[in-house]
Amino acid sequence: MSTLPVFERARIADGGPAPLYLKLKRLVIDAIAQGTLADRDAIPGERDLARMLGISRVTVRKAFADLVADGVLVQRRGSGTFVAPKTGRIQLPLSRLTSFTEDMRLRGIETFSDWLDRSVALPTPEESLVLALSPGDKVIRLHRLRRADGKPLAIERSSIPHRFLPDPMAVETSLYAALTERGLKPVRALQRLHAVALSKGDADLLGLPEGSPALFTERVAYLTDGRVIEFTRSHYRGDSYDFVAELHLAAGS
Amino acid sequence: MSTLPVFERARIADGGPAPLYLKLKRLVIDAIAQGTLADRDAIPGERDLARMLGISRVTVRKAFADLVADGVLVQRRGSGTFVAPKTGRIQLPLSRLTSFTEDMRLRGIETFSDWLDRSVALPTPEESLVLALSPGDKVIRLHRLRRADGKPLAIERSSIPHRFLPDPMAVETSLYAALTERGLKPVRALQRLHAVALSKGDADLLGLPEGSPALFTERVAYLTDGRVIEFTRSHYRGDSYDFVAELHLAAGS
DNA sequence: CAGTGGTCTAGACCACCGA
DNA sequence: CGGTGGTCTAGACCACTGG
Repeated sequence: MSTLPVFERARIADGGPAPLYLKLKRLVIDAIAQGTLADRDAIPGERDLARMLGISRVTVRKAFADLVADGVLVQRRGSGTFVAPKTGRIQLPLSRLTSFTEDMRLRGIETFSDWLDRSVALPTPEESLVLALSPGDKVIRLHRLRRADGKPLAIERSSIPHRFLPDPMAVETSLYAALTERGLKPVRALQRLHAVALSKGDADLLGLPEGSPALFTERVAYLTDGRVIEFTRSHYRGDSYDFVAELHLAAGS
Repeated sequence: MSTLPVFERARIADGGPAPLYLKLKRLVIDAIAQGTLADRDAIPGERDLARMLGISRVTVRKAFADLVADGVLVQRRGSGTFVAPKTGRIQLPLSRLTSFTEDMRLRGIETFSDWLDRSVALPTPEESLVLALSPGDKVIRLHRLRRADGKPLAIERSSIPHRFLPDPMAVETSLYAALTERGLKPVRALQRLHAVALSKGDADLLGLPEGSPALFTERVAYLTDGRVIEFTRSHYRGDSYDFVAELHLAAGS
């Protein structure tokens, strides 16, 4: 077994207080991102790694279990642990769902936004709950009508805790760009989606008859520390928008 | 702490050779399916449970970790472990490739199928294209009405190359089970979904008015060697289904 | 405050794989 | 055969939640 500077004791001992298995996960992900570890590369055995890093094997296994669940590593009993081969497309962390902007840009379609609301407001009970607001906290509302080729495609209603983004007018086109400038990058999100019939008001905005089918999505985005940064509800025209997802076989069960 | 016959030592000691944490998972899932455990019910503490079952706390935690990942349980630090509340809609994971039947069972929902079509047929041009069929190849059609609690939930139309599954009658309840028996396990799939208004025929099958909103999905599943094994189009009732996705943002961008 | 889940340790035995 | 991952144990300390 070689020294493998990637997995030196120091790389995990310092760096502030954080669970060891999370530090190890980050170590592996960064090494892959930087090319130090390539596709199908072998990772040292769990016992070796534990010894090298000065932690217990159980902790190594916990980190590896997460990384396998995320599709970053693959494990073969009796053989070893390896960097998962890429399936053709970029998929650094994993399971990505294409977003409005990305998807449209991919198709070479230029998109525009009309602001329906861009204000500071008192939160609704739902916003308070989802954004984990304290009493008295305010929210920023960013409601937009998304258009492409002059045709309305979607209504997007985002709420952000006021303390994260004091001025709603700071958001010009991309909410995520505005957040990133402030060092508030969402790293994880949960999205729920289902089909609904459009209300009269939303149907008018999208230029459709009342009751037309639409894809309704609710997304909650989180920062690295687990705080909720964004709550967005969107209505996509059923006839104009496709969501695409890549599914992987569940590893554990 | 009460005795809770659900979690008696005997329930996990016998029952053949299998990992203890898998036995415990099954125990919890079955209890929810049978109504012994209901929504939001508290599960005994990890230490209590370990003592009651005569296993270690780490093993209990491993089982619980899986169940939390599957959305069956929720855990709150300092508070306890609880049966995940049902959200009114059935939640389907968008990033994991799962069997409908198994996924519903995991949530304690018993499902039934009415066959609409189960035959060998000549492929449509679309089927030929998607399944990469050679001229003369036939397909198996498996069209089903999915029901739960007597209520129609979804229409599912699967096409499988005839050479993979000679006899359509071999599929009793789970298509994936039938495929797996033949060593044909899908490992990856691409799924497209959008909102549609139901046609008269489909609306009738689902017991809804014509034009009701539904989630339409098209899924193409692949074997490890990249061959297409399955092409499935489904219509899910808009009022009964949530698709849930966990999104990760690329580290670089 | 007592009880909870979250993390971590240092062992152990097993089934499997490849040389 | 030795090395691998897969499972399991019996402890321990921490941060958090609730009454």
